[in-house]
Amino acid sequence: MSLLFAPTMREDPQEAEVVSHRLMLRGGFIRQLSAGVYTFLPLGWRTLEKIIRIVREEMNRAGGQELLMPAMQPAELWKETGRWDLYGPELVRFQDRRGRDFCLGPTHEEVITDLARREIRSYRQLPLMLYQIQTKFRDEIRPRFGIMRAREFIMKDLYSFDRDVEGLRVSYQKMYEAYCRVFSRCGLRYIAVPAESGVIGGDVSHEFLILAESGEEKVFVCPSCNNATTVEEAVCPQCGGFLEEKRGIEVGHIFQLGTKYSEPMKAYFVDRDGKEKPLVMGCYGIGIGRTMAAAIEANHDEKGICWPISLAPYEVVVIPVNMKKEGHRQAAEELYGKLCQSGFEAVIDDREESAGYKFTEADLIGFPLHIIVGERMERSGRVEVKLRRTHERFEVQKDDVCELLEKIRKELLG
RNA sequence: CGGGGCGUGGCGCAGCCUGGCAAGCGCACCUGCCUUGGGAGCAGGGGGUCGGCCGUUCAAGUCGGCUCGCCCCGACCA
Repeated sequence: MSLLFAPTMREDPQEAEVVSHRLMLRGGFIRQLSAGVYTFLPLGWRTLEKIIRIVREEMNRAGGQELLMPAMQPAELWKETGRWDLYGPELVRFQDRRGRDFCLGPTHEEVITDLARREIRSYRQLPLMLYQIQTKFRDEIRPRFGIMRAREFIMKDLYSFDRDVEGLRVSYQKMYEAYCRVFSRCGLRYIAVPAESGVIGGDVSHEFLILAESGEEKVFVCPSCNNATTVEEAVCPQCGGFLEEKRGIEVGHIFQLGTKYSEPMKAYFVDRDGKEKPLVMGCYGIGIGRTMAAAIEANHDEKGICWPISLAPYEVVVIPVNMKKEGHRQAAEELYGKLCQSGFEAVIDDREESAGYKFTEADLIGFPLHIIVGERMERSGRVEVKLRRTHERFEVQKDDVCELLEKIRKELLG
């Protein structure tokens, strides 16, 4: 860690009020460049990549194929769907040197539909699911809460193409399940609720919310049948029990678009019966950065972040209590090496700081597992393994550390 | 966009109301000594011209105007 670029802060920066924003700044995960525009520092980027990896694996598993579309998009496309005017000032617009209108994509229905109409001819090419993980731009009325509502943010957006509504339902269901897997794997408590479809449009839509005290959205959850809704009156028909009011952060949204874009953009295919029909589409988004923020909102304490192990920038930190003592240093280095070899994502806090300083910082950053190498090691060859979230402590012979951590990791991953 | 708040070394703040001639405190940073199981101690040191512009005044961080930026509340959203 002596060389890790993770500039931590002892005090709360005055611009940050929300927990996740505060902890990400203090822990050296992000830095702000402008309102709603952030740099992800090495720790922040590692966590982001953890989320991205999980999302990518689940999208692929569900049949999605990854591609990458341009952020820079010509106005003509947006005029075709009418959104050049409808989207409003939130759309980041600019002109190229020749005075042609462009925007930075806040979403990619137009671009993907354009691609589809050029390339999809036959029902034999369907169903198809294409997705990307990419930076989006929305000039938010009011960026807020750090990366929770940013003007530039990373989003996974997947688009499904089917022959008919039946097919769309199948694709939608697959995505619904994929989303459940994504958020479970992120170690988050989520809930899916039927939702309004807003500017994106379409008929059926669900929001995925991470349950957290600080959530902006009210949700009503039935504890027995686990159904949820954003409208109080809609009592779970299944059991008719009472509803618990909770709060959630929207991290994903899936929509059945139908032919809302394919029709105006003339994205047709030839069906088995030889007739030309509009593609039946769905779109499915996940806010990657927002998921990270939500994970912190839902997983922290007075001392700092308590990362779910699947999202932690590193799984384990090895802390030699006193770097000046050869014994501590050597044992810590040896352990660190072994952990890396055993496939752990580890760091060693080899700074010549006081033990207290290193403990405090390890808590702030939120490494799920701490290994403390101190006097006990000198006397008995034992080191201490500590769990960040539960404060559980284990004393083990240093040769048994890897084995113990394997076990703990397995448990933490559920 | 409406309402509120804030801009003073890297971070957190004081000073501003009641201009005054040395811009200060804590943390961080650098050097040395010492210390290392919960953000150690001592000594020495470097760094700001007070968001910007215009004005008032003998004199502006302090007063006035304009402007830029950031945060919070509201209407919208991954």
